[in-house]
Amino acid sequence: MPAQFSNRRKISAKAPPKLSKKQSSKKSIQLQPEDAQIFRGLVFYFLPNNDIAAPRRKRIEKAQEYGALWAREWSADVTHVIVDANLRMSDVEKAIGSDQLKPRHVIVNEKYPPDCIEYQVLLPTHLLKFQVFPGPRRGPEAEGQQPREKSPKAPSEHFNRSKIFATAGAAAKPDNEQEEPAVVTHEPASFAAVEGFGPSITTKKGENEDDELDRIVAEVQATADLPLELEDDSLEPSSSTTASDSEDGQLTRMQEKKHKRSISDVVDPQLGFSCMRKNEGTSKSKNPNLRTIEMLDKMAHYYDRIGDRWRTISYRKAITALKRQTDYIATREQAIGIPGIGERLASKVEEIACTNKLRRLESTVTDPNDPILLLFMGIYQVGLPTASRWIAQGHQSLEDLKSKADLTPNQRIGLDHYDDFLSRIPRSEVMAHADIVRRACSNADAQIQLVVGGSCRRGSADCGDIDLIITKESASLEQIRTILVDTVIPQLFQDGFLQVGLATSRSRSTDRGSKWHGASALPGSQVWRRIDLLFVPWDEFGAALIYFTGNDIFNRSIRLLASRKKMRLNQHGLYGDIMRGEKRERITQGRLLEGRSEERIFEILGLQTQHHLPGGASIRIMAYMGISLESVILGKLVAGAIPRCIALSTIQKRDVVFHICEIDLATEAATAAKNQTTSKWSKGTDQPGLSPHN
DNA sequence: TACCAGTTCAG
DNA sequence: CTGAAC
DNA sequence: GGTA
Ligand SMILES: O=c1ccn([C@H]2C[C@H](O)[C@@H](COP(=O)(O)OP(=O)(O)OP(=O)(O)O)O2)c(=O)[nH]1
Ligand SMILES: [Mg+2]
Repeated sequence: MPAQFSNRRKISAKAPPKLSKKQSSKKSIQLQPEDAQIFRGLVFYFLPNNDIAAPRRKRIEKAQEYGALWAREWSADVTHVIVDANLRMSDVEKAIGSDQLKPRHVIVNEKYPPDCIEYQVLLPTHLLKFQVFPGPRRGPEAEGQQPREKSPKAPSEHFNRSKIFATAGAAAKPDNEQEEPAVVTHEPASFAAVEGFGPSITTKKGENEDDELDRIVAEVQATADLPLELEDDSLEPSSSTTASDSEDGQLTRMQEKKHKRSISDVVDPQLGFSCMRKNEGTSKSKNPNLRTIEMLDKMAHYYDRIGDRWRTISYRKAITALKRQTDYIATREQAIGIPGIGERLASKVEEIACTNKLRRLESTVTDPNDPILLLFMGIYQVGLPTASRWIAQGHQSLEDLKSKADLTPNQRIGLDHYDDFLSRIPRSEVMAHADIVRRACSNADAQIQLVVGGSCRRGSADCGDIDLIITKESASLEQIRTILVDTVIPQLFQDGFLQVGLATSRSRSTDRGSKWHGASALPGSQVWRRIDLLFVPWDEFGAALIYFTGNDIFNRSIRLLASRKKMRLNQHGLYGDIMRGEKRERITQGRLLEGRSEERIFEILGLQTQHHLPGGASIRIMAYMGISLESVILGKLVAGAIPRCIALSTIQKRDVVFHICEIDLATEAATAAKNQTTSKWSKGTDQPGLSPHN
């Protein structure tokens, strides 16, 4: 029955002759101009291959208009299989036959044709958005097949309970290669620090929880591939070259930092701190698995490039795990024993060890455009899809983009300030920007409080942008936003400080909006800096601090922890009674448990925030802030005035260095009560001492 | 086979 | 809704 | 991709 009205499409003469049979036309298709026929020469086989359903019929007609031939029956001429969204690879195999599917066949979902038409170009077929997923219904053959690089969602992974935690002694040893003996460079203490406190310290809560978060964080961290140390904060001028090398454009996604100073984390053995992450191959240390790591890293990069998020994460995690190995991993068995490395990766590890190459990597098209892709993705507001599209359209340089590509207003700004936005901002400059904004806020409303967030708050010596949290006691979001949007921001523009607004919530009709992103420049400077303002109602201050202090890895970790406890954590607060149904859907929105107090949120999540050290000292670890968990709020241990919002100090004990990042939360506030920091924190019940800090 | 954070803003 | 960003 |  479909037959009747199925054929509509007339094939133009120029099309490959073979396939023509199928079409007779009934309601001929209006072909687009020749040069618009991006599908010319291609033969599409739809699945289901009929035009009964109106939407599909529409897609088929459209594809034909753009030059595609519709194969009404499976034939050797088919080049593309266009699969309905609700079908999976198993259905494809069933319908066509695994033996008929060849590697040359491109199997994509229904979004492919319309997208290509929209962009007037044949898009890369491997993009994740076009992939046909292996269905939930996978038969025994499941794995085997893999027509193209289909990678769908996939199964998942879990924590790495690896040996992230090593004792101080252990940590100390491998770590020696850290040259610069004298300078104890900063080293991020890491998550483990927290765990370390456990043993010899009195903690308020059970340690299981912390341990759990540690594990989660460790996992996520690995996952994001941080070279293991996120930022090395430190104010020290040490010999390192600091930021100078930092920009190689790219980033934004997970990327490697070039210098990985290793980690040595440290802890005072006497105190029983164990520390974690041993370092791994630092720049100089020759890791026995270097070759393997390199290859896997290329694979990771490849998957990253095609947008396969989870697979990329898994590769990075495996790489991180491998870096921690002190022995050469040459066999599958050996590799599979490492958390984060499963059967498939283990096989790859073995293949690399034996043959010194990886076939899968070679089959992977090493796109010559890769450097360009990275270049484009370095533009603010340009991600993988956009960069790929531009390359597909033939653009090869930033100049091409400037003159020929169609850019959104923000992309053009990003392009015009390519270097500005990619360069790191010295901490002192971040503070200078913050001071200007703070002053403007004060002029508008003396009660407004401004806290520097982001990497600056975590103590980094240089930052990617300026993150500012703006709130006011007892104020609502509306009140705060009004002051900023109506008064402060206009004034800052007038002062010549703000240069442009990039995301200002102007699109959402009325007055919603909780953030303001733009660019600013110091007086006399030509360099534009990205500046992000977060408007926070007083009741959400604590949650906002956690969120905006980050880092991102830490946030994902703690949020994951919350969800495991049937809670939900976001920038507004911690919610309970969350019910989740099938795949991500939240059945209950939950009820607010806490939003104002940062410490209360940690507490509710079961994370200890205070630790008593022998000798009466007290230390407060905001779990996990800072360099991902490494930030610490110090009580008595560190005397002296704590700078505005953050203070860093490095305490050296014996042969280990304990890098401490003090985040002054309450302290800032409690300017007065500062002397009793310890007791202050211990209360646990108090409100966060937010401070006027000014 | 499900999960791998949760949200805001532009278009 | 997608893309990009935080 | 790994994990459960
Ligand atoms: O995917 C993300 C990205 C960021 N954030 C939070 C944590 C982060 O610390 C804060 C500010 O974001 P930004 O992108 O500025 O990161 P940063 O930590 O400040 O680092 P950088 O020095 O690159 O600015 O927003 C998230 O929760 N998720
Ligand atoms: Mg930042």
